Amino acid sequence: MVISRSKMAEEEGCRVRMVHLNRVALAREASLSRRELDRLSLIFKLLGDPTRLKLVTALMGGEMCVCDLAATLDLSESAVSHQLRRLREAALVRNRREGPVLYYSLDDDHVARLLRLGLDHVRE
Amino acid sequence: MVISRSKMAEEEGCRVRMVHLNRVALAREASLSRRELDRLSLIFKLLGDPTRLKLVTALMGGEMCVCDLAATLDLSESAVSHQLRRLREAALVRNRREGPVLYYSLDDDHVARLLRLGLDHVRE
DNA sequence: TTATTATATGAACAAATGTGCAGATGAACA
DNA sequence: TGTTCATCTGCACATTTGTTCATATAATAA
Repeated sequence: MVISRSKMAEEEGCRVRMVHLNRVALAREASLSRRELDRLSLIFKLLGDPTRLKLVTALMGGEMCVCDLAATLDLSESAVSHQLRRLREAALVRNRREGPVLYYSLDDDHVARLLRLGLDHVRE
Repeated sequence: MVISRSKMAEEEGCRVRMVHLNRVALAREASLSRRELDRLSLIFKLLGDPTRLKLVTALMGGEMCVCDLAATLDLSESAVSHQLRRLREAALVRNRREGPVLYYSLDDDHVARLLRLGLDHVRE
């Protein structure tokens, strides 16, 4: 099969090399909006850190307070609190106050489904 | 509801504070193996960068070569190549050579499913 | 062989990130 | 009120990370 030579196209003021112009146009049309890209990459990034991943997987078993999470992960309560805040800001977890203690849990079923799907992948 | 006071437990040589000992023990038993944790956090981390997320979503429409991906993302071919390598090392994408050009595609259906599930989440 | 095309790779550097520390906040209780 | 408990937050610093630049590799064509 013969491959067509690269073509040059006017692109944002400078010439860019492409092999398959229509494939590029298609990919561009199907590309995510800025907002979708930002939110989705943030979710994956938050789940992409071992500490935070341990946190959310611990929460798959039900709600837990900060100091129990710290004990479970063998990490300082400060570090746990920092990470829980980021997870909460992205709506991956939420908390519930009972007196002085805050119980954290997964915010959305989507999160648990993402984790289970990812686990299926690494376990097969 | 009264909350039991914190208890101290011998833990790896130092005393650690916990509120719910059985909940901690449960979370520890259900925790991921080192290998699972590493692989899963790597996958999420790789998907958690905007550039790589654009790459894999572009590939959801079918295989593409490096220079077309670079044109689609408006990024240098070198940067694209670096990221594709990381994605390939983690088996998220694979490539196929046809003469001098390498066509990249999603390696596994799990990847596309993770992306679709994540998209469902950010779009609702 | 030499030249060209498409992609890969190594080094370097700025930017982003995770954690510990110290102090602050808020709730319960004496 | 003052004290204790559970958690939060601002700062600092070491580590990690993504991109660029220059160069290298592999495949094809002349």
